[in-house]
Amino acid sequence: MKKALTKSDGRQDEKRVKKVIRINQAVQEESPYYDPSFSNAVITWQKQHGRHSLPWQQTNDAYRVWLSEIMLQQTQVTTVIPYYQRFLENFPTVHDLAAAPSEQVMALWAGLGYYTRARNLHQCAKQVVEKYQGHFPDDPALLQELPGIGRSTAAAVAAFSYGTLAAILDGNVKRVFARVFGIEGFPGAKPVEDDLWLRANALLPKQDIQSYTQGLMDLGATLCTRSSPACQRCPLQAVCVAHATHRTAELPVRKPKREQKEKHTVLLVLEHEGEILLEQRPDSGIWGGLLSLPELDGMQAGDGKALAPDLFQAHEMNETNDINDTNGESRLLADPSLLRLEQRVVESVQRFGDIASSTDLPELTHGFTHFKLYIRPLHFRLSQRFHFVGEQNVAWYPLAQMEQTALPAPVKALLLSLK
DNA sequence: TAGACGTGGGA
DNA sequence: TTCCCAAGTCT
Repeated sequence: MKKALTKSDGRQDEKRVKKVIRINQAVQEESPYYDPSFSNAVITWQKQHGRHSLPWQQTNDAYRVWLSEIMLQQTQVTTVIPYYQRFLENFPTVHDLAAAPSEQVMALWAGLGYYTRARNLHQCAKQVVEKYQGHFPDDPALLQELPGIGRSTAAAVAAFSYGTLAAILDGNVKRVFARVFGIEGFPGAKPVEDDLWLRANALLPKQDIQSYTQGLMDLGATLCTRSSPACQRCPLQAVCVAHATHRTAELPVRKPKREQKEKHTVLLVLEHEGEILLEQRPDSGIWGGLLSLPELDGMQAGDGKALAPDLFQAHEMNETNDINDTNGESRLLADPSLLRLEQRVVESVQRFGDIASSTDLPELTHGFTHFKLYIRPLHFRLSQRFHFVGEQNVAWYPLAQMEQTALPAPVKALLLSLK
């Protein structure tokens, strides 16, 4: 649990940290993993062949370093760049970000994924302004107290911004270490990861921490890639266990695969005079804190699939006695659970207005890391809409404004396709 | 502590 | 098409 820090704690913490760093350096040289030639090779290589013109490398500004590090968590460089630039244009300083409305922060983050990062980013900016007058601490231990900053990100921010000697352990480092040192076991497993942290600390250079840290990332991103690594150009080739034993394809050990779950959901597209009804999702769970289309909860697997394309038209027509029977109506009568589902949908829609027409849109599938989501969108045009009563988390938004709205990627794509 | 948490791109 | 996973953190 992260504790609140007071201003008066600052100086004592500073002394404590310097002491810890001195002790760590003594410990470092006693480590069986201690090897200055490792960092020398990485640093020399980085200066010659590493990346030097990424957007966040033009500065030591801790705000920019931090922003980039948060965005780069589990996210590739090419994906991050446009988001990073858009954030800086809108929020040039941490004060701007802290003062921004959360809807704007979420809207600018929409599409990047892992939305807890966006909420933590905003909270972190506020804390840095309040506790540190907008100045990020140079101590990894203090940085790690801030929301969204873990052990590795704290080290990266401290190292890049202030030259603090601290070890990172991201996916790149894990891959490089696993190969160079021939480490068996999945790097995400606790015992393996503990060992990797020991190595990361022991191998730290005493200076040039920026080039070293960037060098590890650059090695992993440009040479020591997941598939077909460029060992011929690698400065560590001579000492690399995986290369020597022809096991670069086997190391690092793959994450043990779990069976992928499937979920089904029905999303309601309610349209009235060019506006769409959107609902704020709870902070926890998938797409936390984003706006989205109202979702029917309690869906069983197969419910979405079971909704036939003409189901709603058939039901409507029957209600108004325009037609006696259709295939859809027969199906309803034959399957009471479908009828209940269909009634729930109609009741949900009628809380917000009168139905003019309905269309059953094609099912979408959206893949997540840990499950596959089947989305059945149902499109209703309303002849008139009601005033909300006790529905604080929903609002109408112009369809033309969807591009600038904090929507999950597949929902945004769906709504843009309606235009 | 293992599982939750997005998305887009490469193979 | 399908699988895998990339500059991790939080619970």
